[in-house]
Amino acid sequence: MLSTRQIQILHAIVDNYIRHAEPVGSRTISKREDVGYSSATIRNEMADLEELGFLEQPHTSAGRIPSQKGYRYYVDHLVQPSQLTFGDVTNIRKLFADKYYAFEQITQQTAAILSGLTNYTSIVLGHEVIDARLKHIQIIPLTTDTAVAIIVTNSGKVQNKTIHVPDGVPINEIEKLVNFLNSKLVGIPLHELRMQIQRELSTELQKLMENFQAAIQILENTFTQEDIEEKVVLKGTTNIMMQPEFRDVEKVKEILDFLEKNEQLLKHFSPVLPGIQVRIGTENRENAISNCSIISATYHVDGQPVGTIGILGPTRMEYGKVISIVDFLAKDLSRALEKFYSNKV
Amino acid sequence: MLSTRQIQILHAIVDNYIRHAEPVGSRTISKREDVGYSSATIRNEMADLEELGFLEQPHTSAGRIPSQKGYRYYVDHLVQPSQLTFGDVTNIRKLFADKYYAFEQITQQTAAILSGLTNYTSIVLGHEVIDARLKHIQIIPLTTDTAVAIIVTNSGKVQNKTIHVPDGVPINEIEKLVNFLNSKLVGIPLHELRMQIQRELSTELQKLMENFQAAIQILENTFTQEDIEEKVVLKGTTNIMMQPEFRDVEKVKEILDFLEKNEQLLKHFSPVLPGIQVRIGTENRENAISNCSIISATYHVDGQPVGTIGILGPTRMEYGKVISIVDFLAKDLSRALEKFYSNKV
DNA sequence: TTTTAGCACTCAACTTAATGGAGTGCTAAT
DNA sequence: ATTAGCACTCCATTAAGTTGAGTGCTAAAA
Repeated sequence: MLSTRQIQILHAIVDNYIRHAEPVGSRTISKREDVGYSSATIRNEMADLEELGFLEQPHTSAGRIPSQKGYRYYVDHLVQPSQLTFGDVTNIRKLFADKYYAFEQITQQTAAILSGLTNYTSIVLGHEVIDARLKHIQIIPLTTDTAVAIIVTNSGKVQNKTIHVPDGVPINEIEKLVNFLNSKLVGIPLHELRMQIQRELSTELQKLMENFQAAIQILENTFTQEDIEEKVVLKGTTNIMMQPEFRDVEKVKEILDFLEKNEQLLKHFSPVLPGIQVRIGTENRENAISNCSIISATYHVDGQPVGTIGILGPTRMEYGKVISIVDFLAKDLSRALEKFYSNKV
Repeated sequence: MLSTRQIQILHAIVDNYIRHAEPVGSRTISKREDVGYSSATIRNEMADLEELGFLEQPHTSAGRIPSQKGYRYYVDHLVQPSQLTFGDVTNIRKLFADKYYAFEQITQQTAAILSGLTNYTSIVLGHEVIDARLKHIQIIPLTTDTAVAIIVTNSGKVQNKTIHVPDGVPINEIEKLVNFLNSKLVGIPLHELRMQIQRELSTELQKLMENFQAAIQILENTFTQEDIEEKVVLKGTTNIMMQPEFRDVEKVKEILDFLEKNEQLLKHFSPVLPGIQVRIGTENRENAISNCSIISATYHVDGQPVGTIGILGPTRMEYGKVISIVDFLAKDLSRALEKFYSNKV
């Protein structure tokens, strides 16, 4: 479709704009060593590229900037992942060397180093629960009508919730319930817990317990979906303000507000696709970040995707650098978790 | 010290500046119904007030704005807490009506309504552990060398940590340890746990267990102070951007960066003083928020302060309104928690 | 002695005009 | 097919002028 020369020029323009954040003129391109054409020739090609939708002009007498389509072409065909520096690699390796972190510390640290290396906003979504299985369940009475339910998974995650105990359920009934649950439910994937309880256990439970209805209600309250939902870790949210195109408080506020209600973020990452994902501008289907790009990758344990790490930055992002960092970090994080969860020393 | 008229004028200037965010001129004051003096008289008084340090002048031909000292005088002597609207009160009451929230939900909700009502940034510091006592402790082995330690307090808070089990400690030793701990430590205030273990239990433990040294190490790891530290909830962090004096991205970034590393916040609230605290500008001893004020109050359970709620906004803050909201909310939150934790229905 | 009218002065903010320069599109020559 | 050349456009910057809100000071009035 595009001629070799057009590709070369598009490449040069995008690179230059990413670097300097200013519209690129024909003379700038012409002066580059690797381009042997006069500015007039470049101008003609630029006009064509604009007509094809790869470039835009802020105003008539300005240079060109890449359009969203231009960035997309750049990401799909032109960008080459940059080599991480030796320093970066050792920093990351050092981070994952210690195997005694709690899981939450790992996500925090990962987010921190991710935003530190890129100077953009980092996003780390914790464990998807796809493969987490029940290790232990415990219900601890607090008062006559409240209790804490605690669920421990095989990956060491602990979730807890304060629940209401209906009137007239004595403590020994609760103990019975817990013992029963532990004997029957250990090893079940978390997301099947609720169904399992409803489908298979209710008849058995009914035999076992006197006030069956109340017990079921406790369980229902305990395993509502929202509690199984994962945490979002953000670091470097203010980094976007260092970008010249975000000198405007209004634009920044929109983005930060979007990040603050982070349930929204989850849905943007919900289709867990393999490999590096790059979503540019309006591809994010979210007005607040229509001038931003998101680069993300999933991390794995046992070949199963268990979470996502990603970067939010301006569409004028250093794609090459960020892609390699996200890729590298996702893989190293997977390796670290693999070790973290393995039974071996 | 100040004459009645000076006080009246200072009051008028601060009120006006808080409302309109613009330097206040002598004519503006003179035109107010409740002031019967000409602009020239006001001017003379304003010059005196400036000399005394209560007012400042951005430049020679501008009106006056309150200095930090001016705000301090205003807060100490002039401001009158404004009445909450009926709507605000019902909103708050509705929020606390439901008694089955988990504690973390309550803090989240409180922060949300606090920033919603004020349009500033809200800060809610969770439970201080002063009066939290151990209700239950549990150590659940995950693999051969890791386990999850779970601590439940009498207030229903659950803390957990993945810990490393030293080589050669068999499972039944751990079970022994847990049983022993539960029998000995329940009812101890959390912040004394560590000391208690070191001081009184070690001899008994030694008798009980074979590899005593390893067990102690597990406990040491489990009860490090940082894990007992409290969570910080922030809402409406971007609200500061709606203030005209914070149109500048640089200033905003400084503040948000300060908020992002929220360990710092804790230390600003550490002296738990009774009543409403107002810290203006540099009184916060923190460069990043030297143009901000913090209004805070502690909330209580059983007369014990257990946490803090507060508001961060510009020094040009609606003190009257915010003080009443913070005060009201702290008291209502205390009441709600009292109910939440009480044994009665 | 206190208050105020009056006036000269200051200074930021806004308006307008002029200038420079980076960049374009088009055409004609190579 | 390429490029030199030129007229044109439009933003950015600077300079100068204008406005107006507000001050400080002084002298007159209360």
